Amino acid sequence: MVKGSTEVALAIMNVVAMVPCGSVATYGQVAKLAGFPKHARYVGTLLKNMDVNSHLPWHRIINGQGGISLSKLDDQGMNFQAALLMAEGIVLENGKVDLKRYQWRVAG
DNA sequence: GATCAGGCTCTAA
DNA sequence: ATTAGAGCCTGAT
Repeated sequence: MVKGSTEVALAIMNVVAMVPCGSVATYGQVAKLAGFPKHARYVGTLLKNMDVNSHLPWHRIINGQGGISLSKLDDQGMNFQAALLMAEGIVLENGKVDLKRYQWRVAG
C-alpha cells in the first residue's frame, strides 16, 4: 500500500485510519481533513483498491447523503459495509446512516 | 502519451 | 427541497 502511494493517498488513509469507532465520515470530510477538499472522489477510488488487510476502517466512509455506494452484498443480502457499521453500534435507517448522529466530529 | 471511467461534492435554477 | 450541470484527481485501458 505504501509503495506507489502518493501524498494524497497517504493523507487520506491517514484520516480514514483515525476515524473513531462507532462514527462515520463522508468522502468530502475525509478528503478535506486530509488537506484535499477536491479529492472527494479519490477517497473512494483509493479505498476501493484497499483490501480488508489494510486494517483500515474503510467501511466508516460513506457518501454525503449517509448512504453506501458500494454494491458488495454479503450472505445477509445487505451491503457488506452496512454489516460492519452495525457491528460498531451504528444504526442504519432505510439503508442510510444519520450523519447528524454518527458523522465523525473532529475532536480538535 | 492520450482517453475513459469512477464508492463524490458543490453550485445554480 | 429536488433536479441538472460543472469540477477535481487518480487509476486503468
